[in-house]
Amino acid sequence: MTETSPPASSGQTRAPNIRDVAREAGVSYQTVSRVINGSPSIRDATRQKVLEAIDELGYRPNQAARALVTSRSRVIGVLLSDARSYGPSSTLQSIEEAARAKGYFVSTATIGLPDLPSIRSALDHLIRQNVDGLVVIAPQTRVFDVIQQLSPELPLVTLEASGRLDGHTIAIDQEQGARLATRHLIELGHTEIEHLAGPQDWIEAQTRMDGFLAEIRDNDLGTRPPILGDWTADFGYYAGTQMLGRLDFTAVFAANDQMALGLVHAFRDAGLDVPGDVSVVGFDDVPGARHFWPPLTTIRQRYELLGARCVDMLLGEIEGDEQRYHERIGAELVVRGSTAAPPPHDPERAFRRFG
Amino acid sequence: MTETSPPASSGQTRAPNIRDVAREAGVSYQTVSRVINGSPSIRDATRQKVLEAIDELGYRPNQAARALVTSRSRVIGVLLSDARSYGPSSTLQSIEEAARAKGYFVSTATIGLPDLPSIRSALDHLIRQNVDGLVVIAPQTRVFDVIQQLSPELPLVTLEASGRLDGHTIAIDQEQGARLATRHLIELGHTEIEHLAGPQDWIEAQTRMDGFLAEIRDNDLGTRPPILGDWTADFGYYAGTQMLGRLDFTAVFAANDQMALGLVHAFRDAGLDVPGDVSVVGFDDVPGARHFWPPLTTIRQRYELLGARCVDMLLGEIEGDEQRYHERIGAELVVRGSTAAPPPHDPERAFRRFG
DNA sequence: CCACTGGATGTGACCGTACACATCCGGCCG
DNA sequence: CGGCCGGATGTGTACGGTCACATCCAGTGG
Repeated sequence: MTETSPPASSGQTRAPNIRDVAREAGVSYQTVSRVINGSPSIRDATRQKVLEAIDELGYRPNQAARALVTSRSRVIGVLLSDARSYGPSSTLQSIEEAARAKGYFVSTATIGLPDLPSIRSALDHLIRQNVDGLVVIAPQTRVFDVIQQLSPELPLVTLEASGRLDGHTIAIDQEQGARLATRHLIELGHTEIEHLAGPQDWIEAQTRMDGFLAEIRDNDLGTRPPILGDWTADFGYYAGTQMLGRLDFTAVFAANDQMALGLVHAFRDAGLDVPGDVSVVGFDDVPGARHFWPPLTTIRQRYELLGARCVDMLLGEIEGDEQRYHERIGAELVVRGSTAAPPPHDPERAFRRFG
Repeated sequence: MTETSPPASSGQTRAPNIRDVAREAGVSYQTVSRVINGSPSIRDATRQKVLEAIDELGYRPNQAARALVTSRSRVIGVLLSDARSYGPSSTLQSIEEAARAKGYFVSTATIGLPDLPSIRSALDHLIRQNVDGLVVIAPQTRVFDVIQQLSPELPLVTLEASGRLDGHTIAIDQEQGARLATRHLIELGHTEIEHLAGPQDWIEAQTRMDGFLAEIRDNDLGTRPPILGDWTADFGYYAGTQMLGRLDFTAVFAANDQMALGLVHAFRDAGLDVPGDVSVVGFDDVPGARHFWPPLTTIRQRYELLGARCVDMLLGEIEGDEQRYHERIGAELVVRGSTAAPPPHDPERAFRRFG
């Protein structure tokens, strides 16, 4: 070995660590650590020196080292059943923004198929990462069974109202929203109202249906069994074509905007006028809903609020807040062009042929 | 100290580590490490013992410790400008699925406002987390300047076609898609075609516009300046009302489905028939586009493919693959009800009043 | 004047893993 | 039969922080 010069900073120079900063600032590494973590007992002059050294060296605390010793990763896991739809993706974004503001990272996992192995795999992936807490936007009921089994201690916030769970829960008030939609139709004079519900392993689909049924009952109208759909516009269209066979209703409350869209499409294809012949209400207020034809009456949800509250709650739980509570965010009715008073009574209506 | 009994497993028992597994299996911790990392020189019998011990204790390797010593976090950062729209959120989901399949985690950061501080803050957040690589779905051109400045070495895949960048790039072929849309209109017999473009700090908006202009030029049609929009349906509606003043066109190619939706709304409000009087093409094929009225002719993108390829490419780069290359995924024309042959020539048309 | 107090700072140990290197052992060849 | 080789396994060390505890020092009251 003929090399005599000190190890030249050739190419890949190691990132500065806390001791480099300490040396630069002329203090001990512990003092640097205190500055980083905002300890109160540091003299201003010292803090200043350290901050300058940090800036000088471009120092960034190593998250891995930190996580190793504190056994806190500062990562929040978000379990999604579908990241593409408007609701979940809006919520995810607002969670991410809120978490970042608090210095937390957000890691996502999507459940592909709604079967047990997929749920387990997604959840396992998050747990492997040592997430500090979990937000569940995958409102299939069985998800919670898997969580209970796989990691019952993990701080958890679920975004759907479910009475079955004792964890923290926050939700847009789906039931109230569904009641608003239904009441709107009733107030317009409708008495024969159908409900096109979402898949029943989704808690929010259940809750919207519950709200619908409750409002119907409260107004002493006859109940009719809801149609169970799958959230897609394609299903809405299909359901619409089927419903034309027995035209014994004057309004439909669809559990989301997509299904409402397909429904309207089917009705129009059959020569029915919306809202002249049939009124339709959706749920979500997706962007563009006001430009549908006709502009869709629907229920608007406040996703920004949802994410922020949700993170607050989860961080509270992570930091050992033991109280369990539920919280609800109100939904709002947006009246547009797809609803109107029912057509004048026509006893033949149900027997006429459309299409 | 009067305590003589061994530390009882009272309440919060520490998670098992690699040495616990080693003890259980009767081997050294290094052997356990080898099994975990799939080293070839392990006897099957030994491997079996270790795997059983892992299973027995419910052992999970500690990511933080691993990241600390390898200086690899196994986290991929995704920088999004907007997680709510259909395109980005679909891409995000497919990236997440592909990454998970390879054992990587995905952490997201959304850029709030498109100003420099916001971009910097989002990027900084990801870098703090020691992400191994970065996927950028925020196609504003200025984002790349910030990346260059903040962390020029970070493996990077960008999802938009930009000639300015020497990093790996993958993209749905926006230009080809735009050409498909434009050619479709030309083949139907249209010669007076408008383009409602996206905001020009989005690379994909630029590329779609380039494709449109190129196709117009190739067919020796007269160019007209595109209208610059902001992606929203509201803007589409507004643009539509403006365009009605000078009805000197028979078709519009909108840079996304949302704007197309608003456009159609405005035309219909004014008493124009789509496609009878004006043809409209969108871009994206959002869910529901086939149930718009009229069902929207548009360009479909293959997001699933995009995410998978993107992760492949990024992991290649992370593992030291130096070749820089671009890749394109073809887009596809979906013909529905919003396009038709132009109306018979009518010299008065531009002067008639609609609305 | 000295022990005491409490704020500011420094020292040692440890978190759980992977890497480099050392060791062990059986079989093979000269 | 001994040395050598290579596959299988074990041992020391470093990664970059934080925590518990030790130390130092100035101000204070008895």
